[in-house]
Amino acid sequence: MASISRIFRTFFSTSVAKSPAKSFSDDLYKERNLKRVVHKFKKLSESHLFRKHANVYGNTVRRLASAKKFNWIEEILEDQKQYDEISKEGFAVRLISLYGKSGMFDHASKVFDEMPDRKCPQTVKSFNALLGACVNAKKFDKVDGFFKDLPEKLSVKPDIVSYNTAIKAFCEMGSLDSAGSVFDEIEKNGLKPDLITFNTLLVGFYGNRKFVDGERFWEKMMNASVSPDIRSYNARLVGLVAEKKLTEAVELFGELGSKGLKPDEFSYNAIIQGFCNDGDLEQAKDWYAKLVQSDSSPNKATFAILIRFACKTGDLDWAVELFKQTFREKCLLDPSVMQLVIDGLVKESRTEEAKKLVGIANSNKFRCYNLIIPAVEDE
DNA sequence: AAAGAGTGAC
Repeated sequence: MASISRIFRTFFSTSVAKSPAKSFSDDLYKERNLKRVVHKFKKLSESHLFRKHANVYGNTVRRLASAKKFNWIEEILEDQKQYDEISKEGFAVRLISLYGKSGMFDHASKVFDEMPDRKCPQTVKSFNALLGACVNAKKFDKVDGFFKDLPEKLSVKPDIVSYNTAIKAFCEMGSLDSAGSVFDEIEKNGLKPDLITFNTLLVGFYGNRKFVDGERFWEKMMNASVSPDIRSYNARLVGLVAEKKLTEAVELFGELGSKGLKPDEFSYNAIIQGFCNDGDLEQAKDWYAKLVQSDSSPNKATFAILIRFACKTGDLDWAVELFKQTFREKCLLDPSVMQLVIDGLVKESRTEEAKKLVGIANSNKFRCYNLIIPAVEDE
């Protein structure tokens, strides 16, 4: 009797205690019905062990957000406010951040505003979480005001994360000069720009046809002894390609290895984009083949660029190949890009092939493409 | 337990 209960206890405690995160999440992730996910999440939240698993929160909220079930996100996150942890800054930060990523800025802002009522300290972490929520929820114009008013009001000193977030907001707004001014404020306030500071600025400038400014910040990065990583180089590749300096871009790509960096799919995409801009089908195909053989895999941007280009140049056989490949790679594209292939086939009277592709696209369970066979026009 | 940098359009 005693031994049986001991065996039972041992079995039970090891199976549960070994990986509580996994057992919690298994149950939740296997559930297909989102309404029941919400119910289970709230039930699980009663356990303080569950409430420690930030990643389960993130995954569940992301799932609900992609299904546009914002009322259910509200339901599970507001439900969290009944627990003691809401008085800990880390927990409030988590809610602010989750609301921000879901695009629910007002909810994020409310959690922040309620913190003092809950005797919850507001440090630079929650200040940054609020700024981050502005960026993620695309309320870029609010960042400037918060940055000017809140530090004094809360007596917090912005740190490098605060500055980086403000820079990101200005870049997203297209206010690149303001982003540059924020950069100048960093050193004036006794802080040092870091890799993220520079990468944010490089993407902002190089990516928005401001090549000269991009180069200016590249120099500043060197002078600050911040070593560029693959993201920095990718931003520069994009800049070179936009400047139609494709030869230089290819050259730079070739130098990556000697700098101890490995090109990733973003590096390849930059070069592929360059050759597509040039209308060079052979090179575009060649670089796609190189990407496939590399340690990286084509992503949705690769396919979007190449399918458009293949349809435009009339290489429908390749377009069909790429179309099929998106499913093997589980890449979900904008339906309008997929439709280009169908339209192209129909125009060439390859209707049977078009129907087959529509069948493939509309029967996959990851995304409803709703592609259609267009009526044939007489011209 | 806790904040920050990744894409696409002639």
